Amino acid sequence: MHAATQVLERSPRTPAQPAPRDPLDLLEQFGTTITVERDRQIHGQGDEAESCYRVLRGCVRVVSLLEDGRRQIGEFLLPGDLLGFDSAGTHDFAAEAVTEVVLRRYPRRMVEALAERQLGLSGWLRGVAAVSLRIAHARLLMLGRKTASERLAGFLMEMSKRLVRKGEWIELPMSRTDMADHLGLTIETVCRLLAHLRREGTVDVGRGSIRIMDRVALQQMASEARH
Amino acid sequence: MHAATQVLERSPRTPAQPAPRDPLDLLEQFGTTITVERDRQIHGQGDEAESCYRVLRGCVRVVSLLEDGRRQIGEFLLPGDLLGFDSAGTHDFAAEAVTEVVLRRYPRRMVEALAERQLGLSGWLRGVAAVSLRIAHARLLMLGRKTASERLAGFLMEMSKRLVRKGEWIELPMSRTDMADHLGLTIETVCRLLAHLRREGTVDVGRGSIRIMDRVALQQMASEARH
DNA sequence: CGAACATTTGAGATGGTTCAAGGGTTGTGG
DNA sequence: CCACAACCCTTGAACCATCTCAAATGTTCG
Repeated sequence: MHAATQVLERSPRTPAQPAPRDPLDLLEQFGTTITVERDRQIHGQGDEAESCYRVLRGCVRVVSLLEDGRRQIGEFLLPGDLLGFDSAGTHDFAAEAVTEVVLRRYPRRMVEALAERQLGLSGWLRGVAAVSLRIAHARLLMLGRKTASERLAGFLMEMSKRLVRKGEWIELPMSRTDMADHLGLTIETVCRLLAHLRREGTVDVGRGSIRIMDRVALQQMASEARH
Repeated sequence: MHAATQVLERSPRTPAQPAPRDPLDLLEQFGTTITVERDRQIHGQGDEAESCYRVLRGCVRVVSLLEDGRRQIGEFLLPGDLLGFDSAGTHDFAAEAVTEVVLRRYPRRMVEALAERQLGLSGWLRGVAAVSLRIAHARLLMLGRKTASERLAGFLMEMSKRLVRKGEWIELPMSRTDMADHLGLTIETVCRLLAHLRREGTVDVGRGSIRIMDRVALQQMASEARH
């Protein structure tokens, strides 16, 4: 039994499943492309699930809210990521555009209808859900048991893998507040930790972007056995 | 857009899905019944997913581990709950028996094979995964944004719904350590909060079981808008 | 009975929050 | 093009919810 590795593979590649993207191609003819402005809602918490989406450009945040305004961002979705394919009848969280976002939208009715006929699609959808679940469990471990610096370091490592880089600089699309609400911290803590990382020479922090200077140190910080 | 409700429905009832239990009956002929002793492992983290299970009796914990021993219990499974139906090729967490457990085991190979033929089963499996995902998101909100007393109160409310009650007493099958590792707290904090609830007259705490004296107060504590 | 282990309680330490203030950046209207 | 407002980000200082360390009590079981 080895310990939890932070390998958050997004592409649903289950041994039993057929070629990953084929099923989406099936749906493609029913898709429409839409653009959502920055900070606009894509769907609300509790909304009837009428559409599924694939992110083409930009960044989406998946948000749960408490009555008093406390907020948890379960996921950031980036180009290639899927939204709503794994939900039941209603969305149990909201989805909002972090940046201006371009989405491919598929009617849920159509997804369901096709899934009931096409052998491959239903299995592929299961794979999608399984991947989401795996990621969610990694987040549970982070929120339940990791320290603030482990969370931030892990987040930066993850983003450096998922985001397209412009040279060495990684453009983080989300605000400090978003990062904090994703990591279960306050904005001040995120700022201070970033400042600390910069002083240590581990990362370089610029306007809305960072550059990882010492990947080894950052990786170590992300999974340190009690600092 | 209403705020997150803590409705953690377990039974996978998606509008589009057929009768809930039919698909499992299909599998029933391939199932075997096994017993796992208290604290024995059902499967390890990273293990090849060879079987799926349904809990018949007892309580199972789903565990993620960090190298240094920090532990997160993602879920407690009770009779009727399913395990492993929503995983990909490998389990990304371990499953262990909290009490002596009786399980119905289904070979994964068979589940996959049937899912590729039977229309209903695959959709049902998607529903199972969707429910797990909904629950996981509620947990993310809890771990990321709720206070210790909100977590404990919410946990007790949940258990009072899920566990079969003997009169007014609810028999909690798990240890304080397990509760702590589920709620992202320390065992001492859990103890102190329970003691506090007892002093307040909100719950009665007995040997391995509790009795909710003031359900309204507990519910309020579970979802309080800043104490 | 005694050992091992789980739970409870206390006292002190601290990681992260809260409150507060200052600096930067962006957009807008004059 | 400047001035101003709004907003984000950063930093400081004090606070406190929860953790850590420690010890007492209770429970289980050979």
